[in-house]
Amino acid sequence: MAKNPFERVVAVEIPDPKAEKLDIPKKAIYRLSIYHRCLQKLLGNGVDMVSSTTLAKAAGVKPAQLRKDLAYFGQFGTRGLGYPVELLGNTIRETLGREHLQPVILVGAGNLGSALLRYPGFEKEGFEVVAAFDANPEVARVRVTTVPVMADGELERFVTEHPVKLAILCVPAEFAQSVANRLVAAGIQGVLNFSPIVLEVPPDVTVNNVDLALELEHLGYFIR
Amino acid sequence: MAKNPFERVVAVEIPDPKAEKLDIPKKAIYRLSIYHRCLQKLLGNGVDMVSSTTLAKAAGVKPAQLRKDLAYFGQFGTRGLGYPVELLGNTIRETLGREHLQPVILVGAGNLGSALLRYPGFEKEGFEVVAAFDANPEVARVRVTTVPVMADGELERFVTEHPVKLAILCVPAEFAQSVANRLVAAGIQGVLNFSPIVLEVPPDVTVNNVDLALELEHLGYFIR
DNA sequence: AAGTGTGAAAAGTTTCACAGCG
DNA sequence: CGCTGTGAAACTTTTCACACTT
Repeated sequence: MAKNPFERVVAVEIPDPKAEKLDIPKKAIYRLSIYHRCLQKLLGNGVDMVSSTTLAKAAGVKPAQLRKDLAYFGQFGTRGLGYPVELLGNTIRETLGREHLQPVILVGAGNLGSALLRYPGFEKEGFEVVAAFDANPEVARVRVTTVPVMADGELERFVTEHPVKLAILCVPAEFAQSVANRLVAAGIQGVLNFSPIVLEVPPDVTVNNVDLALELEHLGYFIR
Repeated sequence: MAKNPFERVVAVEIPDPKAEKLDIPKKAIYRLSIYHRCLQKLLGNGVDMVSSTTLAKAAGVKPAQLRKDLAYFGQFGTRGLGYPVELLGNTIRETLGREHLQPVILVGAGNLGSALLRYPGFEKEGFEVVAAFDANPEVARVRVTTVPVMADGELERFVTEHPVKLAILCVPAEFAQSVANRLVAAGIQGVLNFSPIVLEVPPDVTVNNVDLALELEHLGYFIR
């Protein structure tokens, strides 16, 4: 396994920048995104007040959990009435740092990467893939037309010159760690990693893994 | 049937007499797949004994957790020596129900679906996508050549006539629930769902959600 | 009457620390 | 001695139940 240049940094107890947020369960943050989605739908249907019971059912959680989750961030409901759909939606959007369109880059415009570039769900949730990078930009450009595809080597310059903090990483597993190192060095703060390996990054960088084969394997355990 | 979409495993909760599996933490089962992958790699390198410390580092967990995870299934190690790489790998493979190639179908061979059909990771982990289904099979066939693409309507017949228990669901959100209902009715027991909605299924069917936009949103919370 | 906000209990998961085996 | 296996402690997250507000 690749040797990690940042490994020893963790030893000292440094003031963690994400510390103020840390008493909120991580899973609650995931659920916040779901609540937001449900609220948008309700808003589209002209609903302007919703109870924890109704919203929880739409989100697939229990009412008490919904209330507790919202309580981590403040008090938004009116007793006897419920939550104001629009206001609550806005508050969640703000909490998730999604008031504005968030730029993202994608590295590795191969099979999966180019499909993700065409995936409409990212834009729908407020993200904009502003550039893609590939070792073979000419080849990749054939399948990707929506986003500029640049040579892998331009990655550092682009990240330094643009205000982008998030990257989607879809390169083959053997290159994932070294590309991740470069992304981090260039200033990327969050990586959505599709490679089936454990990425080593400094503690101030967040990695979120989507391991497709793993998810399928996991199902295998539960079927008879 | 209120269920939490973030429990990646929407698992069986009925009092099942022959369910010895149920006191194993769900997260441990995920980790089992990771351990398996690491063991395969070690095996390829000719290693035949590995300590919990070494394997845990490779898998990105703490040694004590690895030992506890393995202990849920039995005793595989030798004190003073470690774990036998090949034997442990085989045992995990069996536990995950992956001794044999597992057939899978994919429904919705659009943008994301067709990329997944070309994704090599599934086969590498012992799954075989045996057929794909789409509302527009002719259109889909243009981009999919590796797997037979059939008309959506043939789904039921195929599932009934073949021993397939797992399905990958990549249809647009508005059709996801109805397709899921048909899959369940036809006898599918596990669904890997890529639609950003909460699927309702009977308790003996397992759903595993991969919500791409959600994963990106989650990162958004942690960056400054 | 309806429905939130929340302390306290329960459930679930991880980590510790060390006894015990090869 | 080195390293597993594990009970108990620590920690995290969910669920309950009800006081309290509109």
